[in-house]
Amino acid sequence: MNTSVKKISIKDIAKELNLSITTVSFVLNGKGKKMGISPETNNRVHALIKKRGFKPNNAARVLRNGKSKTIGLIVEDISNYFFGKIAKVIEVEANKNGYSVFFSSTENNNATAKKLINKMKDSSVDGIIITATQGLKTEILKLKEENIPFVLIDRLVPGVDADYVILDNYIGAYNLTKHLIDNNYKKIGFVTIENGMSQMIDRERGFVDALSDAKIKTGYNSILKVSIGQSDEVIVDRIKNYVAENPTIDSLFFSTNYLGAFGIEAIQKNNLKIPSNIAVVSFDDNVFFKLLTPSITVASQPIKEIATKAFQHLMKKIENESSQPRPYGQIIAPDIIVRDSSPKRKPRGK
Amino acid sequence: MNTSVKKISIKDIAKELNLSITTVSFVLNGKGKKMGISPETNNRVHALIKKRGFKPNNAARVLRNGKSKTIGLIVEDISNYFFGKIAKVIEVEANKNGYSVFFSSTENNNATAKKLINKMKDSSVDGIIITATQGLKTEILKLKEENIPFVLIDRLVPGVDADYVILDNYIGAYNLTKHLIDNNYKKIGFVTIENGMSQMIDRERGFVDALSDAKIKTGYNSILKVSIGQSDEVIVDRIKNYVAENPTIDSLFFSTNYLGAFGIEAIQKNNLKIPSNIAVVSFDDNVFFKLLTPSITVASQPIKEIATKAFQHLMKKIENESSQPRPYGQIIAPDIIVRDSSPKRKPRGK
DNA sequence: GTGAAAGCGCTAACAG
DNA sequence: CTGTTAGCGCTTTCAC
Repeated sequence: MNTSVKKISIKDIAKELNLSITTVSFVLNGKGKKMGISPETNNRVHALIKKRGFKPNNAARVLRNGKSKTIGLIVEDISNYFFGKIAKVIEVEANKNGYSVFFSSTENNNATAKKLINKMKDSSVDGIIITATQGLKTEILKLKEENIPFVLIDRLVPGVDADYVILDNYIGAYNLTKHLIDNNYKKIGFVTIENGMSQMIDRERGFVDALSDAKIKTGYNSILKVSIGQSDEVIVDRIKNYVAENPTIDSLFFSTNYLGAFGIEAIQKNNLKIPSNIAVVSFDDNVFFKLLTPSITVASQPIKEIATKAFQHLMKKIENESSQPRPYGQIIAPDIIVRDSSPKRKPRGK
Repeated sequence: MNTSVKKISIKDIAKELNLSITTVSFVLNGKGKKMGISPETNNRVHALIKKRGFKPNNAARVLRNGKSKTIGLIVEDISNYFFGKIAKVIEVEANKNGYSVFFSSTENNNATAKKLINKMKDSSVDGIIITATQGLKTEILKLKEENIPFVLIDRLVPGVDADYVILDNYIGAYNLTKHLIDNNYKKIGFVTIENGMSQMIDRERGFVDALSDAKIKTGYNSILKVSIGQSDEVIVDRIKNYVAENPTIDSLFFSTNYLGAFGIEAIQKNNLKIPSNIAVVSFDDNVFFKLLTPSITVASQPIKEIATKAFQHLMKKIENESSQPRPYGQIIAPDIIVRDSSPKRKPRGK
């Protein structure tokens, strides 16, 4: 009745060659030598497999082996420059190692993130690389309990000892702020997002500490927190108003590249010029930051390093199965790339 | 010996409740009513499942059902703005429908693309959304033969009748060129990539036809083809030299957003100003094109529409299993977004 | 209403 | 060197 091509299985191969299923299976898994299969048999099997285009059924393998050769990647937003690059590097590394990758974006939404983690577990991934959201503590602890290999990237989960690869956000923000101060910008506005992800908190601390180390007192509203999840226009507007309401500000530090993009738009809408009216620096680079006029000074994340380290560590966990005694952590220092948006300027009196 | 939590299975649930596996399975799949399971039993099962945190083993389900509730997404480069957005939309749609998505980037490399398609098949995805590379004809035909649901996006595969959702590249390029002509740019340079993907060919045709319809004769080298896969610097250099060698050119049409980015850098390196020395338009929008000074005129792809249509059609194919008699095709018209990089100018003599 | 049992395709322990 | 076979966890037909 069904005219579709019948799916060919290991059984068919065995039958056609008058061999046992075992033999074929051994050959299939490269255990021919070890199990003492004659080279001739080996070749015959390989030949027929090729001829028939036989592919072992993955689901059966997974069911049998408990390993899916698949990892999950949970990022904040795959369409964002930073996470897109991260995904790319991980994909390449994974393929090199014979792994496939599932991906998903949390949109920084907690409920979504929880759902995604569960979905990853359901799909029996061998391990997960996670960009956490706030309040994911329970899920992360559960992962540890269930002995599912995972590593956190970009941000930690407060109160949980887990393996991670993150940026040294504190140092990055500190240095970027210091760069502004050294170039005689003393009235810096720090624009960040509202919810307290660990990396955002660290950046804010870096900013605050750099100011206080330089003995700069802010006599203005030096930090603007916008909540994302609103429309782009609303965010641009918030920044625009902030700038308008704090005319003494001589420079703006955006804690994220997309905030930087919004901020630049806001500044343009205020008819202000960068850097003559207001200097700009941003955390996270972006291909376009160097093309803008002026080009934008940034703290750039060594994406390749972060992604590679995270993946390699995940592999180790998956392959060793041994959970090491103490969590593994990598804190990677960002590079400050000075561009035209924050030139040295003459010191001015107040 | 093994202290790890023993994975709980449907059997355990059945035993603990003194029910048969069948009953539990029915409840699990929402077939309680249909199979006449008493509401009470139903509730007891649900309660225990929740209590024990039981999740049906996915691999077993896949093996049994032949459906994995997983689709594959093959794009050119996940870290590229356009494909990142496409991926995002598809991910969201897929999740809505209870599907997960595997992704992979081809880098526009044929061998990679072939490998990826095979890997997708191995992982028993239910369907694939594919950004083809050149010379993928054999693989695509094989997919048709094997009755694996798939839909092509962004570009066709010459010589293959397959379902697709693509942009009307011809019209987009035609209109973008016409926009330049109407604003009195008559010496237009078209910068594109070398290999003949269908969408690039169509864009080039659109450009050429718009010129010839306007009776414009090019007395210069009007088309530059760069091959990607080289380093960024080399590409920028090629464009830089092209501009330098063709000083009569008054405007540049980039066939892709990343070429646009490279091109802008090249123009800057030539110390030329946009648009006073040279106007610029680009195919494919990008968040930053509107932030650049000047902002860049583009033919913008309705990404959401493309991705959604492709996904929905794939779903239909997966769920109906019926291969329709004739291939499904959607050609979507791009929007021309006029910005500052191509203002109207006074007609000039030669 | 519920249960027994076959079988999806594969691996590997065990037996020759 | 090769074959037999149990079983991974689930769905579903058929029987009671």
